[in-house]
Amino acid sequence: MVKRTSLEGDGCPIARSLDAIGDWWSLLIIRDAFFGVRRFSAFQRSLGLAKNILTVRLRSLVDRGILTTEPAADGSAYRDYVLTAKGRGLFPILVALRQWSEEFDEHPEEIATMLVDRSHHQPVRKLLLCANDGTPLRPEDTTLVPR
Amino acid sequence: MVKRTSLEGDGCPIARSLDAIGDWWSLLIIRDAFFGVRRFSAFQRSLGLAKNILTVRLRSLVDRGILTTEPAADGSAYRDYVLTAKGRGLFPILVALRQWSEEFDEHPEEIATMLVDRSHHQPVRKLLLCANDGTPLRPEDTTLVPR
DNA sequence: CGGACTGGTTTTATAATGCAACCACACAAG
DNA sequence: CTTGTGTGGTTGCATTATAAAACCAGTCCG
Repeated sequence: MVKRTSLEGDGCPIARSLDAIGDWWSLLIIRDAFFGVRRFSAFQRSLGLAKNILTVRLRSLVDRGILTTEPAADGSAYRDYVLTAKGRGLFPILVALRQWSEEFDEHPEEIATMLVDRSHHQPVRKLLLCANDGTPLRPEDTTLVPR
Repeated sequence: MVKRTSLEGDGCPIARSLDAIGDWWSLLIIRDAFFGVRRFSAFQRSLGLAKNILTVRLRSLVDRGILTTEPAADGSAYRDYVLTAKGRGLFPILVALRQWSEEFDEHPEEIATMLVDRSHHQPVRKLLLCANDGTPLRPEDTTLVPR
């Protein structure tokens, strides 16, 4: 079998996440879903990916419980793709990707948008890793232990 | 040209991040690098990926300034791959992926490890998105604005 | 009813990935 | 110095994933 190796059985939770959303398009679909995109054709227009690929990706995300389909909000006979609770749980990952780009991108002037809090229109804070007692942690201050 | 579409020119910082690290292996390589893996053969053993793929991925990560090579720590004539500051900046993304899996995975009992703070051996806190004034924010409490 | 839109499927072409074989250099033992 | 093993790749080939375009049935809009 010479197939893209699946990470499903791996004990590492990072690998398990990537197995679900680690492909080229899934996180962009989810990003658009957070932005309010719900319809097949809207995803396709926004992302510019081939329709067959979008079909496969949406099906995979639905199968994994990240998206779900529901009757279209506009009353038509079509269906909408909307985020489940599990899908909405991906928000910190999107924020972390955004903040990394904002901090380290070679061409930050090309970044077009900023994430702000809706009520004050102020930029959000950087995600901060903290210990149980609230003190900030650097990567070196952490370690992995068996569960 | 029928080639995997690049996200490089996109104005969305999420797309820009994914362009750098959004492939099947890069984040796993980086995860191992945080865990202390430094040598080509060690990455290959740990990840079980083909050597030609590893060659390409490491080169890409070095080109993008996420890894760098330096003389081997053990004094041999070989070279080590180590994270740059930009690479270490990816830690929140790894943590977010880990926490998503911990919270939503279908089979949490298969998750083998826990991230703890080194001094107290207590699990780290969940990454929390906050407004500028420190109040926690849900996804719906945020919005995107032009820069 | 006619035409456009929606949400796909199918077909075909190219690129990415995986595997195995190969290879030059480093290094250690004898 | 010679033989054997480990390192860090490269090359060739097979298979899979992705992309573009054509096609199609059902839906909605006037």
